Order: sequence, then structure tokens, then C-alpha cells
Amino acid sequence: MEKKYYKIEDVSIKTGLTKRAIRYYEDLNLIAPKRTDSGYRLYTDEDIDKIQKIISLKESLGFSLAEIKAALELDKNVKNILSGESADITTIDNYIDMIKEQIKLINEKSNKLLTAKQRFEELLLKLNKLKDQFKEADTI
Amino acid sequence: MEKKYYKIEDVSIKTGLTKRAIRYYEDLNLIAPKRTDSGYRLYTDEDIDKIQKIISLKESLGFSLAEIKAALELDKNVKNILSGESADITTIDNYIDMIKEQIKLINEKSNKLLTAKQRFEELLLKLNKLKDQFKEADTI
DNA sequence: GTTAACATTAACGTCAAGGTTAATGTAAAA
DNA sequence: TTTTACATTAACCTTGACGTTAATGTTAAC
Repeated sequence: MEKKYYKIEDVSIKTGLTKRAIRYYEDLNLIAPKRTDSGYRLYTDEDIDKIQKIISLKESLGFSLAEIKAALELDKNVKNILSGESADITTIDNYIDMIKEQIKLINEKSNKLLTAKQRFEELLLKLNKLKDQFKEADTI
Repeated sequence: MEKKYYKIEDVSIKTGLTKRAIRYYEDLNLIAPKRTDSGYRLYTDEDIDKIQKIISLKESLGFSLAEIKAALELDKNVKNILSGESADITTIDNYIDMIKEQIKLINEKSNKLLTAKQRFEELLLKLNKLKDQFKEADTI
């Protein structure tokens, strides 16, 4: 099957990022699209997936682009090892520790999110009660 | 009971923020400490709690300081209403909608965090299996 | 009473993450 | 074939969130 290629404007529409932002991510070596002979950028579906992943990490985790780069590289290195690339046990242990660290970070954020959510839900509950009182008063 | 007051350096130590950042938050009207006659800032425990809340919102939700200000004001307005401040039903409905919006946002972030976490946990599992294979090979 | 360790404001600097503009090249459509 | 709608790089601009420095005031310790 032939690979489909997208030009930057399509990618911009698909992802919601501006063209400037997409080029900027390339400057930071977060993505590396192919080029036509005349220099136009050509993006595959995998490139677009990666951009979506970047957006998700940015928005949900509040990661900086530098942190995202590190996380993506960790992911890639681990996948290379899993698909057969040679590695010694020390390296593997290192990656295990790094992944555990990421998971720990995510758990901390999750807990904080949960706390914030609960505070808002309490307020919501109380406001709804207040509203009910209003309605009762109207019908008396 | 007498209220205890802290000077900016103590607050800096307690919160981990720099004095510059603490003053900056005041510029943005996120906090409003009292002052001594000579102009020194005086922070109460409640001020410090609020700063901790700001830090938490910043780090977990990735909120900007402007967004944090809006969230804190929403929280304060709702609490004022709940403690007796007069309000009509339209206002209450408005606040209910705003809180629901916040909760929705938080849920979206939670889901993304969960996805990211699962991806890392999968990698961790696979890496641990690989490590076990290494150990078996050693003992043969 | 003076020195050290705090505090203040004001102003300029910095860094990340893009926005914007300019000058120019390429591809597709009329 | 010449617009029109794309694309490119380069360079400077902007905004948020502070850092840093300077000039100066205050308080506590000696």
C-alpha cells in the first residue's frame, strides 16, 4: 500500500495547530517530515499521530516541549530495545527507573486533579441545593 | 486567638516559590497580603494556603495564572453566595454551568493522563519481562 | 550607632512558545 | 500563461512568568 502524504496546511487543519507551531516543533527535532524535491514538507499518518501525542502531552500533563521530547525519546529507545536492539541489563534497569519516575509523576498529577475535581463537585452539589430552595420559595 | 503573620522570606521557604514569584502573583491580584506601616508584606496562614492552591493548580492542571485567577474567583463567588450573599437564579445557573465546565475540563485531562499512564505501564511490563529473560540466560 | 540581614519599588533582561511580516519559490486552475 | 493559492526561510515581535540588578528603606543584633 502506498503511503499517503499530507502537506503542512492539511496537517494544520487535522491537528488544530498553526503552521508556525508545526514548523517550530520541527526546529526542536520533535518531528522530522520528509521533503519534496522542491523542499515542501510531507507528513505521513504516523507523523500526524506523533503530533497528536505531543498535543495531548502538552495539554494534559502541562509538559514543556523539552520534556515531551525527552519522554518521546524514552518511549522510542524502549521500543527499539523491545524490538531486538541489543542492550545490557544496566541500560534496561535505567529505562525501568525512568519509566517508573514518569508513572509516579502522572500519579501525583492525577491525585491533584482528583482533589480539584472533588472541590468543584462539592460546590456544585451545594449550589444545586440552593437552587432547589429557590424553586420551592417560588411555588409557595 | 492572635493571627500569625509571616514575612515574604518565610513564605518563600514554606512554599518553595521565589520572593519574586510571590510578589508577581500579587501584581496579578492573585493574593493580597496585609502590610506593616513601613510597607512590609504580611502573610497569614490562609494566604499561604491560597498560594499552595495556586501552585497545585499550576502544576497539575497546567493552568495559566490568568486561568487560575478565574477559577479562584469563581470559587470565591460561589462561596459568598453559599454563605448568604444575595443572588438571583440566573446567576446561580451561570455559576453551575461554569463549574460543570471546569469539571468537564478536569475529566478530559484525567482521561489523557490515564492513557499516558497506561502506555508507560505497558512498556514497563514488557521491559520487566525482557529483564527476566536476561536473568534466565545468566543462570544457564 | 553602625552593620548585617532583611524589606521595598522600578526597570531592564530572559526564556519558551509561538505570531507576524517580508521576500521569494512552486503548483494548480482559469 | 498568468493569477491564485499554496509553500519556503529569515528575521524580528510578543506574551507570560518570572530572574536580576540597582537604588534605597527598615529592623535586629552586636
